[in-house]
Amino acid sequence: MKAANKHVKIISAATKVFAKKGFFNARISDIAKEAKVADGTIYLYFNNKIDILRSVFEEEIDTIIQHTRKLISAEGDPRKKLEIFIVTHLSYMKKNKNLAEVMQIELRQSTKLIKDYRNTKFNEYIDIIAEIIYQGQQQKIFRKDILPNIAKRTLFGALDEVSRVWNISLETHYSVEEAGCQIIKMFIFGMLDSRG
Amino acid sequence: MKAANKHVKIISAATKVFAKKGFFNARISDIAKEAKVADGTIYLYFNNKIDILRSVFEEEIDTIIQHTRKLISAEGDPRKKLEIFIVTHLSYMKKNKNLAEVMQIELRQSTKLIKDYRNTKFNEYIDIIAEIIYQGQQQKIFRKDILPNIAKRTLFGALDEVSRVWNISLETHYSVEEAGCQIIKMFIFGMLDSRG
Amino acid sequence: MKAANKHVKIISAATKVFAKKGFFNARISDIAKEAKVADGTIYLYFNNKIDILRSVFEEEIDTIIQHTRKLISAEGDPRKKLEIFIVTHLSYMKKNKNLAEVMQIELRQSTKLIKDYRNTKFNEYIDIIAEIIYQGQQQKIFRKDILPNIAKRTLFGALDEVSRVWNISLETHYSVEEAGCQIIKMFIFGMLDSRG
Amino acid sequence: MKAANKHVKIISAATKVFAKKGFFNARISDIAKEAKVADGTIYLYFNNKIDILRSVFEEEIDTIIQHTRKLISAEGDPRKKLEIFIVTHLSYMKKNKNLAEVMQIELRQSTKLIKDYRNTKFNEYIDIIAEIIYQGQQQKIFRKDILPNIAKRTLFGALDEVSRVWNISLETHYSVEEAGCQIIKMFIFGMLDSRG
DNA sequence: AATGAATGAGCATTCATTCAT
DNA sequence: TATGAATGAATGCTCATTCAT
Repeated sequence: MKAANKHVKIISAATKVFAKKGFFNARISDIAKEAKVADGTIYLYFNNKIDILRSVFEEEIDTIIQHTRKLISAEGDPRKKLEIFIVTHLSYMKKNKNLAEVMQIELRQSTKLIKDYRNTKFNEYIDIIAEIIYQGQQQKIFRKDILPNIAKRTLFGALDEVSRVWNISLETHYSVEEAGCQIIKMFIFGMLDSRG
Repeated sequence: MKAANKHVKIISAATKVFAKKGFFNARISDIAKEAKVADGTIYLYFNNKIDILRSVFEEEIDTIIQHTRKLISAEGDPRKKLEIFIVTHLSYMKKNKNLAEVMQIELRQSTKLIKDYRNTKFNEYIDIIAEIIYQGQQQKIFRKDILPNIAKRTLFGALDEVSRVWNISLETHYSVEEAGCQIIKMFIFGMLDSRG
Repeated sequence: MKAANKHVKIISAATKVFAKKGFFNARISDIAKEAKVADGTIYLYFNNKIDILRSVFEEEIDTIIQHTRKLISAEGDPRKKLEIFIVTHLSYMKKNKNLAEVMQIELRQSTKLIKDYRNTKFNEYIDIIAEIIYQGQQQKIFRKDILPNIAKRTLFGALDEVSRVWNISLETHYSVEEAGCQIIKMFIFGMLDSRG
Repeated sequence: MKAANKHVKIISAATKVFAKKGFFNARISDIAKEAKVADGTIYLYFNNKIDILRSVFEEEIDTIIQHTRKLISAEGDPRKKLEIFIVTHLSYMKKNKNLAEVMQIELRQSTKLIKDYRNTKFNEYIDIIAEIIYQGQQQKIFRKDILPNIAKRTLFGALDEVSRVWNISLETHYSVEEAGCQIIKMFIFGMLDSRG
């Protein structure tokens, strides 16, 4: 009970601190202070600093995965499912700027820091996109010449970059609806003009 | 002359080192050794470590900007221009994995490290996309309801994420042509099936 | 009863752990694990880490003292008594390599760690040598110009160094008998050749 | 020139600090302060803390080796050579209490800390004893049934323990002459009374 | 301009000790 | 008595930056 509580507190504190300072500028003592535990306590729950990063990343993404899957399963049309994915991702990142930051920065760092990067939660997350596209292709809604594994990267990258801007204080900010709508248009209908 | 030479050598060395180790794990002495100069010499050309990062970033991007602009100006059709941008970016990143890495990692770090992130070369680079789309809209080739400033982020993000995979050794690698073709299809024609 | 049992278990565990890792590299949790008690339990029986060291040292030496005194008291001839001391010490150290290690390392550390080093069991132990020599001098068996208090150090040092080698894995190992015989020869008869 | 100077200063400071506090209680910053250099400077000359210990040990012993060999080579009689070794060792340790401490403590630690302990300066040092004894045996001055490799340990141990007492402030102190004379008597003539 | 030896602030991690249960 | 989670002081080592040459 208490242990689980501490674990959660540390993860949550680390998310906040990593978001604010970035992984390398974050000090363990910052996380400890934010979590209101002693420095040493952190090492009762995590092996080292990178382990905290990995945990934050995996656990936070797991939450979006569950959330997204739930919303998507309630909908049958692949087009709608894709829209839901897009809007959910953007909403989530706009609401959880800390998580967005951590994903922005650490997804890139992690390639170097975390050895085996295959079977991670991140891949599970973007595979949701691939699944939706595949289903759409089976139902002849989406073009068969689109490779789901490239498309998933393309869409994720687009969403990621758009939401990145929300963490840059000086930029013009678009709303989730506006950005989501734009991305949906581009991906689903393409950019070409004049069509029925 | 000699000074300029050293400057170039250091930038080039730094790109290599940052790419290999990431900004925080890169040591000034690594860069100095790679550039075959003394550690102290670096401080004759740059103020500090972040200044090197900023310079690497700006100068490398400037090179792509010049390169891309040249190729695009030779073509009139916005669709073709967009294709050129896409293929050029991907080719460049596949060829210059170091630069790709630096962009991948440092673009995100830099939000925190580099104070004023508005008038940078990076923005100049993605504004090329916005310009092409704007031109396309003027020529009634692209839909008017697409906002160029969101579209530029969307496309850049897509390209960035797709090329990120090339630096992850364990992933399946797509060719530049395949990836470029897929992105063009999605962005220009959309993903919907059965159209004229 | 139970308390005494725990005390013994901890002392015994500490001897093993100190021997294996040395005082500074030994962790309280190592000792606790070896003794199969909780870390905190150790502090019910000892004040702190140094207190454990001191206790280990004193109690282990006390055991040799009792053992040695028993064997010596059964013998009248000081020459034989000295031989018994020599052989007993070497046998004991060869059998209890842990104790040997603790004596080797900690006897030296302790000078710094343990404030008042006079009335310790260690002094009681080497005083056995002094007593034997004194008796031998009274019985005109040993030379009167030997100072028992220097001789006790000399002999103990010799025994200590010879047994130290048994804990260095790569060295050539002599048997207890061989080493004991050599030390007896040197100390009792001296190294000069050609005598009746 | 300067580099060599720093190296010497650090070795000398480390000897002092190790002697005063022992290896584990000595802080790098203590050594740095004593040597009047910055903490980081130490790492320009040594790889790590243990490397300093090893260097101190080896370099200090090397000095005694040179010193002792010189004195011994001037003398032909093995008995005299042995006397010289004994007195020289004791004098050296009484004068250099820091070195004595370092030898006392670190010789034992090092078994655990320093991996390959065979070809060290220490072995070179005590082999001087073995050589003297071997020569004496060839010249039929020393008994042939004494094994030089055991005898060298025996004598070194005796000297070591006797000089250890000089670093324990509360003990009665013997003079070098007295202690040396006693050890010579015991080792060369044995302890038996009434002989020609 | 160029060097590289020297600096010293900074930080992840460990572990003896405590104390609520 | 006994536990073991929690504490937080302590420290070896790194590396960006400086500066005498």
